[in-house]
Amino acid sequence: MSQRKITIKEFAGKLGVSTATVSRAFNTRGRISAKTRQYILNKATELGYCANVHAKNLSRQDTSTIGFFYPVINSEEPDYFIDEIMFGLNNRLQKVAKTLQVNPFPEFCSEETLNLCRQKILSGSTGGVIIVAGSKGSKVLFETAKSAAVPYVIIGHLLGIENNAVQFDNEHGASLAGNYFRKINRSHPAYIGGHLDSAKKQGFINGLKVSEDQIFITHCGYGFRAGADAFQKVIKSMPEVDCVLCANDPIAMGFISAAQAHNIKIPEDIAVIGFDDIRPSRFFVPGLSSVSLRLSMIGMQAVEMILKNMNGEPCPTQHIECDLVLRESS
Amino acid sequence: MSQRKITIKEFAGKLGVSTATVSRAFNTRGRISAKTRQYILNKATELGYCANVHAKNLSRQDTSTIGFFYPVINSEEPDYFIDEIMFGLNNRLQKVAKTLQVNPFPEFCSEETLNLCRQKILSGSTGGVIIVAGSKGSKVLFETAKSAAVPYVIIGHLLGIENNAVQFDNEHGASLAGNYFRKINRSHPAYIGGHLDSAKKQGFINGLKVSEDQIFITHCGYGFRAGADAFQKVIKSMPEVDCVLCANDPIAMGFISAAQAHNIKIPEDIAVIGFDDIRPSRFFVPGLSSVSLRLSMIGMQAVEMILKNMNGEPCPTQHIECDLVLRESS
DNA sequence: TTGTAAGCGTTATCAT
DNA sequence: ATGATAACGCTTACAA
Repeated sequence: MSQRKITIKEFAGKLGVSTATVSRAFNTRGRISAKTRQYILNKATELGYCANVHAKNLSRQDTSTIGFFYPVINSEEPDYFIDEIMFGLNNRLQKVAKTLQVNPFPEFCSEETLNLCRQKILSGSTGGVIIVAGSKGSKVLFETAKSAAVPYVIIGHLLGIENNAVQFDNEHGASLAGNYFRKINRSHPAYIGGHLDSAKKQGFINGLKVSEDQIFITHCGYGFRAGADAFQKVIKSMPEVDCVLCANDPIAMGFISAAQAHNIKIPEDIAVIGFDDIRPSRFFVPGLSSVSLRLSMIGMQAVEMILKNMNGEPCPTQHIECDLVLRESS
Repeated sequence: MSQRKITIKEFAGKLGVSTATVSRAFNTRGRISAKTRQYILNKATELGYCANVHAKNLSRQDTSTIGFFYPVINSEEPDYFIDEIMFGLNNRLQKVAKTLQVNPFPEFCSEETLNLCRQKILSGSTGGVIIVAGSKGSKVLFETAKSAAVPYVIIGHLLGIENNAVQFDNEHGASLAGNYFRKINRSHPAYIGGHLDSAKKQGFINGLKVSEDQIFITHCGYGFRAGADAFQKVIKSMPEVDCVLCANDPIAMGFISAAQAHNIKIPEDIAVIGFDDIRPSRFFVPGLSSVSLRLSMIGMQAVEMILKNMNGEPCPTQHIECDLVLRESS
């Protein structure tokens, strides 16, 4: 492994001071004269001394890394939902000099994989964890964090959680979309879900003010390809379809892509609305209408909460407003 | 902070064995009877014992986390180039039970921010680092890693690096695009760069077989918006433009989006080619032609190399082939 | 203000 | 196969 670095003992020895003094120079805590501190700091950069982080963490019983756990729902391509959240996470984290440890786990993962994640939570490698809801694993990790008293924040909905979450109202967002379709007199709706996420479907139905059997529903997984495939299904089962809500933006893009290849006009023939409003949506052609979740803000909120939580302050659940961003696709 | 967990000492005490035995049960290394190991493992899950990672790392002088350092070149939105690489990184890393620590740093960042990154490298928090080239900071971090003998791998080109890198030939990729435009008889080319990346520009010129003054060149930063803005510039300065190469895909998408809003037909009026071939490109409408870099494969390669490197094996630089993926936009 | 020394929770080297 | 015990490199009472 890497060449052994200079330790505090060796470093202190060279300077003719004690290790305690060196430590004080680097930590605001202890008292130390400005002069010696400056001297030590200078020498440190000169000799390349840098405290070993493991020793430090062990001694302090603390760490400045935050764990980020999320289910991987599409093994083909990056998850833009997650990436947008992570973008917010990193932005905020940098300002407080904390660093992110990322821990993806397959949506349907083995007990073993999950255990690895649990270890990471239990082993003290992180001072707090941020967990994205949406799979069985998320629940398990939430429970480990909770029972081990590791500070945690959940992004999304999880059964039996009341505090420490930042949530968004998918049902409401979807109802906005249904509402809109109803107002522009579209009457042959389809819903393309990723998995069984009843909230979006239900919201859509509510907004549409139709009964469930008047709407074509299919669940096809997430991602561009899923959206393209879903188009085939929809057009076959319900050729008269004139509006569709997709469970996320990549699905919508894939759908539109396939539809246009079939000479179907968007939005004239079919109006489509996506979900999440990831960045590319506004530059898609046609501009993709989408239920905006302000994902990077969610990430920043999550950091805000975990910091509080690590600080022992109470963390009531935050509810993020979501709204419908209308662009050309609808 | 989190409620103190059970330590090896306490745990061993309860079982009536020594700490050494407990340690052996969890580590393949030492000899131990299958029976006691099983007993200890069972009791561990029962009592919730889990080794403290800091103590472990300190004792072992080792860690299983890999640092990932990259410059943030667009503060508005996630960087899909990076995300795609990270996707590959995570995929490969999971199979070897290593975890990723992500460390974004602003492209033009303060000495202070950079120092924080250097600390992370020097403090032993990572067993190896993967650094994305592309900014001054990258160079600095590369040098710290090298001089501290921390295993490293560079993604991209860095002055004075010979080994330990996974590189892609931007110049060649761009020349492919130029080549193609020449073959389809486009004669009013524009190049939209992010920053001054002379390789792509030069390659484009070479492929086009024109001199630099016959091509409109603008550098506008990365991202969708930059691409849309660049369109305005290009169309104003060179209304006869009929083909353009963009330094990355989001720029190209933004460009196309703006162009179509101006009733310009893609590819009839202007053929456009992007760079990187991120996932969304193939579902963009029109399908975006792009110089493919196989980013997630690059990520996987980088992991492969860092593992070797950490293992003391030599790591000759890998060159990733790039090729032109033609879709509807050109 | 500075030094001494006792932890922090493991692993690993000796013995046994 | 198992048990003592000395590291690992730092922080932090406590003493000086």
